Amino acid sequence: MKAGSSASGFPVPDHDHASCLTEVIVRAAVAFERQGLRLTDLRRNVLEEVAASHKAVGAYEVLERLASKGGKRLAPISIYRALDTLVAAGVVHRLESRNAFFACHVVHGGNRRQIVLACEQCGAVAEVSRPNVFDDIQTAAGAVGFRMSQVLVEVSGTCAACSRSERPDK
Amino acid sequence: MKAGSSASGFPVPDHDHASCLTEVIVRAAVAFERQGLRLTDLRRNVLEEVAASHKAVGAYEVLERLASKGGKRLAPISIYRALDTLVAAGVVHRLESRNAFFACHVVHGGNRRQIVLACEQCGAVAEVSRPNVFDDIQTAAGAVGFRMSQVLVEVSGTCAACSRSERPDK
DNA sequence: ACGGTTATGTTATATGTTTACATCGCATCG
DNA sequence: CGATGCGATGTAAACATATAACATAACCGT
Repeated sequence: MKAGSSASGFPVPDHDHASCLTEVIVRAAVAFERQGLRLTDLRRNVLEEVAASHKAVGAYEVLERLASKGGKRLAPISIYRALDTLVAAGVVHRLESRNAFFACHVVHGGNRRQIVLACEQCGAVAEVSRPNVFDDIQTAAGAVGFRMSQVLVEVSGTCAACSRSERPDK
Repeated sequence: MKAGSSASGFPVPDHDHASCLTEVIVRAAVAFERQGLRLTDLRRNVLEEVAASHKAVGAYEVLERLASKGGKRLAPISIYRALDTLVAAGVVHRLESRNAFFACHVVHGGNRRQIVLACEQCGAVAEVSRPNVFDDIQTAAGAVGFRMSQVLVEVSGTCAACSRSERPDK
């Protein structure tokens, strides 16, 4: 297993985020290329801010961080446009339950079928795969004649790391 | 089966909404009673607007509709407070993926474990039960040491009625 | 260099949500 | 009866999230 990866989807304690970030950018470059999109400076900057942590960040938070770095302050719409493109390219996802965005660290095929776990304590977000769940949802929808175009499975709770630090015993 | 009900969760074509609405109000009265809450005029008015259709409506839409009826325009916070209470009582749910609210037409126990289906065409929302899905999600979360507190399963797509009217053949 | 397409800038506004504090109605206690 | 307490609502303002409309600039193939 490479440094920075984790079977749980959450970063491991010693996790090498620099290489992790690099991987995200590379995957983005590939995805943009394949879809005939341009990975511009703005888009890369936004992606870097989103991927700076494994947490979900709001659009305005990205805005603030870029402003405090780049000096010039962008308009919200610029951030949203960049985010839209990143989401369309599949390298960033939106955490609907929090109106926030997080970088994708897994490779999915055409349609995304991942359970999203979001820690209420530390804000970390991870995606885990569980095809059955999506098959069952598909079946349940189909049973009432509903044609599914997009599914959202978001779980709020406490990640393993936060559970441990809450209760340092054991 | 009673008038107004449907196995699919979506209203049937001939669906008697008046009695459907009455049922919602009655369930609300019971739920409020049981929880020691007061079903005030404001709360009932808001509930009636939300339950006026089987669609998800935004807080401001409720505000507008009440304003065009009652004459006096309420402050947004009043709507939100009423909605909060209705959500807490379990008679209204929030559709996270659209920042909107919809009336509940099923009876759930303590914790809500329902798949929410939202039609992109007509805006109708339905809840369907599929306990396996939630058990599997729980398992998947547990497998990576994640303690789950809340799950969200929202499906976007096209409901049966809209599918039929799209393609009138067959 | 030209012309179409894509990306970004600029300004303004729509939509969604909350904070803080004042007031009111009502039940209960003394 | 008046005081007290509490839940509900009113009022004003701010904060947070998201998009519309239109102008300009960068890029790309020819």
